[in-house]
Amino acid sequence: MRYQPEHKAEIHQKIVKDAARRVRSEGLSGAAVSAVMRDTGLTHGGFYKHFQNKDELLTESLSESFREIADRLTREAEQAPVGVAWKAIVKTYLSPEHCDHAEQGCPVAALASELARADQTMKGRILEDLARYQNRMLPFMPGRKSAEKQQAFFVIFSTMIGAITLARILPDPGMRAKVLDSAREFLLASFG
Amino acid sequence: MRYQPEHKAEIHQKIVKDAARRVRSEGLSGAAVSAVMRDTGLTHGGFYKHFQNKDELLTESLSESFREIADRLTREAEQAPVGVAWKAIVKTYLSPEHCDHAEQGCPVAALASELARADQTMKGRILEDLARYQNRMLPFMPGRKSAEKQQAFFVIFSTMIGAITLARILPDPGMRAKVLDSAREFLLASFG
DNA sequence: TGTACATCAGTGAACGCGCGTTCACTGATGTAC
DNA sequence: TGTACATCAGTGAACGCGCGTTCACTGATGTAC
Repeated sequence: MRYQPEHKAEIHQKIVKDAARRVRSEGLSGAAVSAVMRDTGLTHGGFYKHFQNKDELLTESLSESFREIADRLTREAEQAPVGVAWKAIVKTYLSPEHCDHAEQGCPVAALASELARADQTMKGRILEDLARYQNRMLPFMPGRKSAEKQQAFFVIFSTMIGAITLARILPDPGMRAKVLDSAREFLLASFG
Repeated sequence: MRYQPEHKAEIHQKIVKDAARRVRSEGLSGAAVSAVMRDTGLTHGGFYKHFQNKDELLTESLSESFREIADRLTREAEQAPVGVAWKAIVKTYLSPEHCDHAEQGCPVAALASELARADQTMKGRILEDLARYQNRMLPFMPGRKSAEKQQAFFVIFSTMIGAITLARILPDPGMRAKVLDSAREFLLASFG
């Protein structure tokens, strides 16, 4: 079968998006090539027409994940009144929806420990993505000087990442909510 | 070779401790049975004289990890003046030493995302360990009523876990220190 | 316009590798007589 | 006291399985003539 000229790029993008979901829900080593290709509706053999190897898929799907969460948080921040944009980010990040859907959420929270263990090459790509993520969030952070915003970014994201991580370990929705609520109230009350 | 009566229990404990280190540094699925046995100075075949299967080793080594970090934090807290014990916990947890040595540190920070994905049986054991960890930390938390202490525990540990997680992704020691310092200063300044 | 050939995304069997697990065996020491 | 046997932690070859990767093949469509 011959395909439209855009076809290959579209399928490539679909594989990346499917992988981005699966990687966040099952981990860097939990998402098998054959499973991702099945998600896309293809067989595993075709994979190598789109990627050199699995690492290439992983780096692309991580970039996609970072882009998705940054887009979502940016959208919420831009809809909020100026000056309290960071509060919209905190509310979105610490929402039960984000907690319950790791596969659509922030890759740092979803993959935390595995990102730290990635090999040097992948680590390099991850750091670029992380820097881009940070740069998109910084303008919304509380604080006057850029050093203040930077510090606020570290504190706010540390707390949010840890809270989501901790909440996701807990199976009881009540306890989950307690962790998320505690972190949210604390952050919103600080930086006042 | 015939061994002393205590021998088996001692070796069992040594395997668990070696596994606890390796699991924290390489992940739940990164720590191979043969590698752990090599750490202990044995070959992989003997493993099943000590454990039913790998899951049993994982749950035991997670318990060991939780115990180790709780012991360390408790020791620091008890040496601190009454009322500011929680500050000693924060300083210890957010120290460069803890950040740089995941293999000796808190398993929640080291394994975060993987713990959330553990299967039901293991999850049950993890939750027991986590509850025990929490109960040992609660007396040191700031706050008068127990609900306040509970909330402080969630906030403080969320922030600490997230900060260590984020810092461990960053390869540059300067950036690492910035994340840890920001989180430490923020926590110490709050709950004043 | 019709025919032969080229293209290339996708298929599915096959391979090697690492890992968890099994199992027949080892050999030092304790026990029975 | 000496001999035959039992015990059992530890050994290392072997097995099955899942996974990443390879490769000969397919077949629909475009192109050359």
